[in-house]
Amino acid sequence: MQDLSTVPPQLQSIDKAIVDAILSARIQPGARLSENQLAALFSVSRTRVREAMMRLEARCIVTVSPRRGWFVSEPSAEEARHVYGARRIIESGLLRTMPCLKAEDRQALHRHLEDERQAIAAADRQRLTCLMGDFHIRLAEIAGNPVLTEVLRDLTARTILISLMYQSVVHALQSHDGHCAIVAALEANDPEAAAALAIRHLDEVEEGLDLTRRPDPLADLRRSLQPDTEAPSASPMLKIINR
Amino acid sequence: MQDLSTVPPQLQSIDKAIVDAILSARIQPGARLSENQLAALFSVSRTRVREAMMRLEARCIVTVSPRRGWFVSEPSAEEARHVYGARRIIESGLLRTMPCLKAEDRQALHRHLEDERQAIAAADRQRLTCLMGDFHIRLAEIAGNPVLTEVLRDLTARTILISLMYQSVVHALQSHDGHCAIVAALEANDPEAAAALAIRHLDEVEEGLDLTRRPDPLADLRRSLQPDTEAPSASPMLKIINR
DNA sequence: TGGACAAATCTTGCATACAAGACTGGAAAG
DNA sequence: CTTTCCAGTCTTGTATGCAAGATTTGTCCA
Repeated sequence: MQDLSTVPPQLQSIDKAIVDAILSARIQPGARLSENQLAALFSVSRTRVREAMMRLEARCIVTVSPRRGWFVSEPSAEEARHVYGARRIIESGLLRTMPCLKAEDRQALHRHLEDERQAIAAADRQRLTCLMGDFHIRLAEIAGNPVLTEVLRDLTARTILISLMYQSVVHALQSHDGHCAIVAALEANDPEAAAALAIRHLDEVEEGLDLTRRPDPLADLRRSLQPDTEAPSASPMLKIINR
Repeated sequence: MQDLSTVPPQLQSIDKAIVDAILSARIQPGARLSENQLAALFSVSRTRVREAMMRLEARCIVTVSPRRGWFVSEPSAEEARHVYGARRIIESGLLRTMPCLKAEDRQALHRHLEDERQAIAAADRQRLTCLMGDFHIRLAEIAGNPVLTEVLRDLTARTILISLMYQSVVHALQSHDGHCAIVAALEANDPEAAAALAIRHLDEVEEGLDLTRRPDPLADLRRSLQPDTEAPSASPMLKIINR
């Protein structure tokens, strides 16, 4: 099991902890989610863990292999395409019908873009992953439709899993530029352009995937055995900022 | 508890049985879903019933009132607006990007429209409700994105609950005409028109709602005490076919 | 007659126990 | 040395038991 131990105390719901761990890429697709370990970690019985798993399963975030265990979903290449297709439709539709940006929304978006810049500068990979997904959720929130926001939240989680599976390097600057362009279009009060930019942005991200890549069943082991080039003090983010 | 006893034997999963009951309007919003009764009905323990409830709760189809019980969701007026808003975005987006209709798809759609006509003629209300929702799910299936299909399936279930709460009469013919128009536009290979028609269709349905209506807490009792004007041999469908 | 209180009964919340399939490791046989 | 098999151990699947809050109903008192 991966790094779930950094979650706040057991006040957090189990669902949220797991989704958060995915949204910030602290947990990999295919990671095992042992009922016993989660139960111990949250100081509850397996019953509640299972209930959380059932909810997450309904959201396509975890899957169960009968009598073998629960695992963080590993979206197939086909599923990946469908997720991006769904996001294109939903996000472009949201932006197209987006009302005029309120002052506070504009402020919040700018603050978010600034956060992205800082995370890129600080080479804080987890935070960056989190922010990159959160941007789209924020847009949905501003659009003011909680139903679609909820849908997008799940799709974002799945997107992150997809990225982790099929994307060798994160083109953070490219994504950041895309976000900036969308915000600019919104501020120019041109929702049609914003929608088009969102589609292009998602296209770019999808094109950055290598959907022919077979998932590596040894990935876990490989990671564990490698001397930690992932140390935070090193400069692994050079790759990430690479565009 | 309402009419869930007509479900096929316990081979059916509990989730599916409940969703089916909603999709065909055999069960009302706000209906109580007793764990014990469901457990007895499906000859399983409460554990499995609870797991099904957890999954359905994640899909916003049932809600739990702590230590009071599980109930079929009663979407608020605000939620209703958001659901229709979400459907407008998703369905119009789907139609706009819909590929050219294959022969078998065209055939299937025509068969569906014919089914609608028959259900209207036979005044089969349950079947009609089912078909009306199913039309949109079929479109999504033809569009070929299972992710969005799944989302729409849940939204359709919620739409039916909304209709049952806020719609006094079902304008079946109007809806049927809308469906026909959408199919015609698709056959004319005009996805843009199909998308526009879908938006208008959903607008019409939403406008047919009375979102100011307060839910009647005595509805159940009222229904039970009234001498059955709802008898199948009577002609209640005259109201339904009313446009 | 009306209202307040309390016991009885219902509901879910949660933990636990046990069953059964899947995996692992080692021993035995070829 | 390789392969096969089997026991041990781990996993989830499911049922059950008990606790605690919510509701109902009956009773008593004013």
